[in-house]
Amino acid sequence: MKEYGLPELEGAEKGKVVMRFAPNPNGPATMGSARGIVVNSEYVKMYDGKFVLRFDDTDPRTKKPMLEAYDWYIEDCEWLDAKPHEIIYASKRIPIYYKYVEKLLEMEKAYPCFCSREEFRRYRSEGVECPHRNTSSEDALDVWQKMLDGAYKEGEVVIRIKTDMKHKDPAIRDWVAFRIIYESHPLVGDAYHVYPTLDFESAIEDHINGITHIIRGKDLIDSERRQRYIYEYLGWEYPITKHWGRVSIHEFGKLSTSTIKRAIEEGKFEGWDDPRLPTLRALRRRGFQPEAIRKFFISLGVGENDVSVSMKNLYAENRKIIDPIANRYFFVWDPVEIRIVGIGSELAKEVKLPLNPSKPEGFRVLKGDSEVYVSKDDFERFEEGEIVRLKEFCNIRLENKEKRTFSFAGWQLEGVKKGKNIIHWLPKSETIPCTVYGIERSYEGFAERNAVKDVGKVVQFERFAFCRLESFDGELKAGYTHP
RNA sequence: GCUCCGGUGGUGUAGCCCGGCCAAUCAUUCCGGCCUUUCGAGCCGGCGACCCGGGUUCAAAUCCCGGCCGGAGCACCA
Repeated sequence: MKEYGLPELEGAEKGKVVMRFAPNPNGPATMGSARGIVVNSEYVKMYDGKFVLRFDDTDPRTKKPMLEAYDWYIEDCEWLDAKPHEIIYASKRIPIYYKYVEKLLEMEKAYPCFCSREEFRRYRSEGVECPHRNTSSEDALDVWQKMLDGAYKEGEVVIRIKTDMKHKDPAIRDWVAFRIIYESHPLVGDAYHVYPTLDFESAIEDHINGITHIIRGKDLIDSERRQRYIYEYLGWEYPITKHWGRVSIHEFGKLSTSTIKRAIEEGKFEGWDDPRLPTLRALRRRGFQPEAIRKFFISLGVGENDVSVSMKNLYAENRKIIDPIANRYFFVWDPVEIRIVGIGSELAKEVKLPLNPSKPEGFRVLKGDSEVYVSKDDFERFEEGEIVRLKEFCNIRLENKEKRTFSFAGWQLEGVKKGKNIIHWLPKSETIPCTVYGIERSYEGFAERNAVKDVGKVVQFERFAFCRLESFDGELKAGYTHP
C-alpha cells in the first residue's frame, strides 16, 4: 500500500468506496482542481471503488457555468487517468432536490424566511430565531408552491434549514437551502428559477450516490457541520470526510478562475490554454505528462495545513518520465552567425548525433558547414584564442570576435575542455525558423529540420529545455515545458 | 470580533491517534564530486528540521496546559 503514497483511508473497504469530485464548471480545470481529481481518483483506484464526477452548477448568476467547461472537465479527468464511472449534472436534477426539501418542510425542519439578508444577519449574530421560523408546515408548503409558481421576486424569500440559532458557530445557524434566481442557465435554460445552494444539493447528492468518503478543501469544512442536520432529520449516515489546506504554487501565485477569466477577456492571455496559465489544458499543451501531475499531488498528501509549493517539484516528476524518451535536437536561440575560415570542403561531412543518449541505436544527421549558427549566450562568453567544440562536429578556435571568425582546430574530442566548451550549433544551410513560447519570454531562433517529424511530441532542445513541438508550417512552434 | 483547524530541514512530506526501535522518512531545491560529447540533462554524495515555554513520564516530534505564528468559515458563491 505504501507505494501509492497516500495514507490508508479510514473505514475504507475494498470494492465499496465511492468518492466524487464536484467542481463548478465556471471555467476549466486548474491545478487546484487537479488535486481533487487526483486524490479522489487515486483512493478509488486503491480500493477498487467508484469515481463520480459531479457538476455543482446550481448558481446561474454568481457562478455562471461555462458551457464548454463541462466537457473540458471530462476530458481533463480522462487525461489524468481518472475517467469518471458516473457523471452527474446537478442542474439537471433539480426536481429531485425539490422532493427532499418538501419533505423537510413537511417535517418543519425547514421554513420559508422573508427576512432581508441584513435582518437575518442580525438574528444570526445575536443567536435569535427569526419570526418566520415557526411557520406551520401547511403555510410553509403553500409559500414553497408560490415560490415555484413565480409569485415572488428575487430575494424576497428563501428556504432555510433549521439548525440551532444558538449554535456556537454562527456559520452553522439556519442556513439557506433554496433561493430564487431569475436567470437563464447555460445548461437547462429557463426551466427553473428556484435553485438549491451548494450545501443542500451536495448533501442530497452525496447521499443518493452512496458517497462513502469526501475529500475536499478545508474551505468547505463548515459544509459538513451544516449538512449533518439534514442527514440527522432524514436518518442518513454522513460520509467520512477529510479536508486539505490551500495550495499555492510559487510560479502562478493567486489565480482564481474569475481573475483568469477577466484577464483573458482583457487580452492578457490568449485563451484558457495559454501556456502561462495553471489550467490543465495549458499544462497538457506544454507537454506535461498526466502521470507526473498525479505523482505531484499525491506527494502533497492530504494534510490540513496550507502548502506553498514550487513547480520545480512537478518538473522533477515530469523529467523522470520524459527524459528517457524525449528525442534530442538542437535549437539555437538568439542565433549568431559565425564562419570557420582557413579550411574548405572538408567540413562538409555528415555529422551523426544520438537522438537520445540512453538509446544508442537512434541517431539524427546534420550537415557540416563552414557557416554555422550558435547561440548568442555562448558566443559572448568566448574569448579570442579560446577553443570550443561544436558538439559531435569539430573543434574551432575564436580568432576575431568582432568579425565572428573561427579557425579549424581539429576533429578529435580529446583535449577539449569539457562542459560549457562543448556547444550546440546548426549549419546555416540547413535550418528552420523556430519560436519557443515560454512563461516569461519567447525565444526566437533556428531548429534542426529533423525535429519536424516529432511535432506533437515532447523533445529536449539540448542545453535549453524540454519543449513540446506544437506545429510546423515553415516555422516550428514549440511550447516551453521546463528545464 | 466569534467558531474551527494547523505549526517537522529552503520547499513539500512520513512519523503523532497506539510515547521508547526517531541523534527523525522520502522527494525537491541548494552545494560538492562524477560522466570520451547537453556544467540548463544524467549519476553519486553532502548540508539541512520536530514554533516557544511549562507539565506528565524512567522516557515526548508524539500526551496535557499556556503563548506565539499561520489558515479557514461566519454569503440568497462554490
